[in-house]
Amino acid sequence: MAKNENTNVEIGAYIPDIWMSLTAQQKEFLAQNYTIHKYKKNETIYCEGEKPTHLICLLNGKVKIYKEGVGGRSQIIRVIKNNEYFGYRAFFANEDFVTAAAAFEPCTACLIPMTVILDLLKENNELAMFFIRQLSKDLGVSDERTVNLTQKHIRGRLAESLLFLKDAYGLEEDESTLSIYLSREDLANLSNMTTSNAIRTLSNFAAEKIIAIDGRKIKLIDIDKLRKISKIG
Amino acid sequence: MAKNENTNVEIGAYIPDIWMSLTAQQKEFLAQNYTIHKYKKNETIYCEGEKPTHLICLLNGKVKIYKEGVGGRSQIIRVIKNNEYFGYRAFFANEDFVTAAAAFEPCTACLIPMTVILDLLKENNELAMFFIRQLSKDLGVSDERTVNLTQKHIRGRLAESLLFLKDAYGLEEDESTLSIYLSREDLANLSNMTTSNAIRTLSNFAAEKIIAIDGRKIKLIDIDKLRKISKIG
DNA sequence: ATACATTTGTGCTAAATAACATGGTTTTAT
DNA sequence: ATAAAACCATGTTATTTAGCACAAATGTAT
Repeated sequence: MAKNENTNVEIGAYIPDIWMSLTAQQKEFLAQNYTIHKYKKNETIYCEGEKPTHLICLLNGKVKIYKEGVGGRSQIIRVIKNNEYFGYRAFFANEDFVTAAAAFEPCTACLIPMTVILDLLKENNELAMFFIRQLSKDLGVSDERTVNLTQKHIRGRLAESLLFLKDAYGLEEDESTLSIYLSREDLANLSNMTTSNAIRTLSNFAAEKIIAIDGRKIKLIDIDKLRKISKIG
Repeated sequence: MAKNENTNVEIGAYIPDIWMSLTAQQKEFLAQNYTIHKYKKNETIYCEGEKPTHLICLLNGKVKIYKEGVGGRSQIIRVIKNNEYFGYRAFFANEDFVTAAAAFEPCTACLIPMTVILDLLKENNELAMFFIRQLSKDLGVSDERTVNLTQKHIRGRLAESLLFLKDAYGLEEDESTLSIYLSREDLANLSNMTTSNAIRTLSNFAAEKIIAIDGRKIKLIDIDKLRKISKIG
């Protein structure tokens, strides 16, 4: 945990959404109170049931927010990419974490104590609006996801997930390969199905030339078809 | 739509959470800008795709927030009771409504233009914190619900819904009858199952003496058992 | 390099749930 | 009061999906 090795300019580049809204004095305050943390691949960042203490801004890497469900099955609730924030919801709701977070790949994150954020919120409305906007967007996504996961059939759910990953992490330079390589199990946990069914359905999509698979590398060939499958469920 | 027929004292009693945080001047501003609206039983309050314009505070009655899913099936996302607020998420996220709202029973609501709320938010941090807290709680509930609806089996989902309704609307004077009378279809839409299965499972619960049913009136007899069924899924 | 663990792929079976059909009951509208 | 509509109940069948078993491939540690 390296504290304050960075200049304010660097911090500002790391967390622009929050930094922008602050006064010079507030920036100084924040600069005295953040820490940088690194997480290894697959490392747990926080667990269900723990007390939330920090706002976490992901500087680098990819993170999954998930929930352990019935019978050890886990459900990926949302994913985080660089320059996105997480870990704060439970604190604001005055709850323990109801989800867990883990690193898909090696990550660097900036941690800010929630008490510091609370202090800043008292005097900075623009920052408050940032959180209101963010929570509102996340709630919309969560509501959307509830219906998608419950009402669509397997093919629809998997198609949905592939498009979801494309939106979240984008594509590689070839404009068609997903920029994230997930295990079949993670893909299943994202799509609310068993690993077997994720594998099977993925193979079917490949056989239908909707995608191409090479190990964990997934190439989206016919995105319109994916949208159609996702839409009809 | 009756505008400003009420004194400020009455308004304060209607919407205490927001009113409390305001200065005298802000109260005056709000008093000039709210309207009271009545909705009939089953009347739609807003539809998916419409533009959000007002913060709605339910003064009286019960409301469902739902989403039309695949093949005409609808999913109840959350429910609102008196003194709760809704209709604002989409505005803050700068989206059209992704859900619809309708009255379970006759309702009275206080509508405040979101532009007015935005103005108040600029100068009132306590109000901003109110929305942050509210959205954070709702997001937690939504995440919880996603897993419950996707991973639990029919009995677990229905048990969950009955407990959910108890938490949301409470019980009648007898301390065991749910204070809301839903159609089997609404109950099914709340629990992510077909109407037939809601009816069947409800009958099973009654046969097992976990609940008693008299038309739409549902008496929770063995709440511990319901909790257990909900927990094991 | 070799053994060991993890992940991926495939087929089969069983369980859960939706879909459909039909009839009775209650509510609503005229 | 009566007809029509909506709702509730139950049985049967079909579909979807989970669960399991096992083999092949890949990754990992010594």
